[in-house]
Formats: sequence, C-alpha cells, structure tokens
Amino acid sequence: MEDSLQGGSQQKQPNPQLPAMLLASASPVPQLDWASLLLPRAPGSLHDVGATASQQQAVAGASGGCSSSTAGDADGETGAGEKGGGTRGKKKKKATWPRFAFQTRSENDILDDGYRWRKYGQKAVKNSAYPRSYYRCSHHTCNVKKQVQRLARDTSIVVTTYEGVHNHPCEKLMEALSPILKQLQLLSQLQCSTNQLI
DNA sequence: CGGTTTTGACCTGCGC
DNA sequence: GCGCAGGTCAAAACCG
Repeated sequence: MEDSLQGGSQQKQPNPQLPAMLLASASPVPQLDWASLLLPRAPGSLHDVGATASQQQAVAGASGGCSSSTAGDADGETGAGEKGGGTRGKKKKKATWPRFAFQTRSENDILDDGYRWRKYGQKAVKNSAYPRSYYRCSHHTCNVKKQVQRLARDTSIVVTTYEGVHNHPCEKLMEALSPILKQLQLLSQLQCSTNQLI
C-alpha cells in the first residue's frame, strides 16, 4: 500500500471548497471523538457531504466536527444488491447513505477507529498521486464503507470518508468500556441493596 | 484454514 | 453517443 502520486486531490469536482477544516494535527494518531462520529448523526451538526457523487467531499474537523449527509433515500443497506460488474450489472446508484468525511494529519493511512475493515479495492485517482483505498466493515451484517485517500497537496493529510452507519457495537470501544460497565453494574447493585436496607 | 490484501477486469455515471 | 474516471467484484496471493 504505498501511495504515491501527485496532483490535486479531486479533479472532477470543481469544488475548491474543501473547507478549511480542522486537522488533528498534533498527533500522528488523531484523537477523534469516534463515539460521536459513529453514532447517529445529531441533526443540526452536520453538513451535507455527499449529496451527489460530484459534490461529495465535505470534510469535518477531526476533533468533534463531522459532516455527514443524510441525503436521500434509504436504500437499505449498502449491501442490498450492490454489485459491481458481470453479474454485477446491478446497480450502482449514487451513494445516498449517511456519509461524512474528515481530514486527519497522520502518517498512517489507516485510522484505528475500533472497527475491523476489509479492503476491497484500490484505485488510482486522476490528478492525484495517491491511490484511493476502499474498505468495508468486516462485520457480517454491517455494510459500512469508507474511503481513504491522502491529499496530494499535503501528503501528511489523510481524507477518510465514511459511508453508512454501523449496526453493531464497536469492538474496541466495548472492550475498553467493559471494565467500566462492570464497575457501574456493581455500583448500581450495591446502591440497590443499600436502598433496600434503608 | 480462514480471513485479509492485491490487482486486473468490468460496470456505471457524468461531461462533452 | 463516446470516452473518461470512479467504484466494485472476484480470483489469486498472502498471512497469522
């Protein structure tokens, strides 16, 4: 997975409007509020990211900001009938899923967001020296996808675009939270018994 | 051996 | 209608 190219990132879309978003510039591993990012978008705090293929690409700041698009039809799951070629003559609807993108300053293309991703494709992008990688959530019932691309203009910046919403808990998050949850359970039980005694 | 990555081919959407 | 570029599939290779 080496990326290397050059050029401006998105060529086709005349949107020089890549907002000056916040970058998690300080650390190589961006500190993101994944929990809020991956939860159902709160109305009002979003931007439309990808209404149409030709205008998607909104970006949100890494620390908190996120843009998403709840554009359009609920096509059900990403997987539902999404096929590529041959037998794949099926659909290729424009992406109309909730989608949000953000830029992070990182040396790693892959951000550890706690989910497991399986790479299903990589494409060279025109006018960009860096290929775009396509990932899908490994969870069987989850059809969330994400695209990862390095900005040619600033190779230290990685643009990650999520499409869809996970329908399962984040493995690592749950792993990290389980001790705390256990403690909470114990505490609540304790409190219950204490109350009963009173 | 099962899951993931790589990579070429194929399909679709969009602009001209 | 045609060509280009992007997105996905699927077989083979790779890895733990």
